Amino acid sequence: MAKETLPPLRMTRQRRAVQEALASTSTFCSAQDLHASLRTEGTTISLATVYNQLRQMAERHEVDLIRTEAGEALWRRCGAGSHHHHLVCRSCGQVEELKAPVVEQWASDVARGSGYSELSHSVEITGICPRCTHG
Amino acid sequence: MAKETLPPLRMTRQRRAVQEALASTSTFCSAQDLHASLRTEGTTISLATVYNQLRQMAERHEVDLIRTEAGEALWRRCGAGSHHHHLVCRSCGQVEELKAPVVEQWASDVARGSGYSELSHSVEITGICPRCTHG
DNA sequence: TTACTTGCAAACGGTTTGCATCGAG
DNA sequence: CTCGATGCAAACCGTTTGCAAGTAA
Repeated sequence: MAKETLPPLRMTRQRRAVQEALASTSTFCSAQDLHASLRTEGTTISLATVYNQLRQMAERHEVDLIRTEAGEALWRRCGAGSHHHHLVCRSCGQVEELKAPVVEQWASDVARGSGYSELSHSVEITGICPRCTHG
Repeated sequence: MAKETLPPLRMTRQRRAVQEALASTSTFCSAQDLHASLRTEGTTISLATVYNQLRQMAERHEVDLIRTEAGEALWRRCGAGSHHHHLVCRSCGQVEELKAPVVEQWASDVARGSGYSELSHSVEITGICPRCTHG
């Protein structure tokens, strides 16, 4: 398996700001939201740079990427290096990471039975979290 | 549960063409691809109309909608009215519908344990199909 | 005849890029 | 000093919309 070589990264003020913003929350947010909140808290950074950073971090698997129904990209720091899935609140964006050995087992059964190669799977559960339901 | 009332539809030449194109293939394709192949086979139809039809059909659950990694929407006729998931070839777009009672069970366990309401889930497996692997 | 549908082109919204400038190493 | 990173604005690209003309019912 060819391992892709990624170019070195320079630690800029902007890069650090994006990392800290992502580290400080556990919810998925869009590049635009992230940009807006960075500006609000006084960081000067361009939208293009936010996108650049997120793309780089995604390549390095430092962030998770999901897509809204509308096709918008949402990012979130990757909780663990390990494989997991998400339970996302459609109302507030709160996320819980899920371990699902049963699903992994099923996916690998499908892999074995299908003749497909290079399989990967994505599993997302969305709903309305208790707080939003009762709020 | 409020049931949405959908307006009546008129059967136009263009609508029939889209339906037939979708009926004739089992692979996911983009609105643009669909438009291109309709034009190629001589049907005069605008891209806007293709999008309109696909949106209406999606509202009526007559087509499945998935998103590529790039955020592009892909549609496919809905095999059964029943709930199912997909095994999609990343190379040729060929699709197999999967039944996964184990996964349904897991999802409903998560639902019960999480306190979330209105849960829905999506499960997609992607890979390279045997033909593309050996081709 | 009525009002839904079409088709064009323009608008839209998220994302990417070209390029001059900045700044980490 | 060098070369990657930044920021602006313009480009991109998939998708939606406004509106005049067409057409199913």
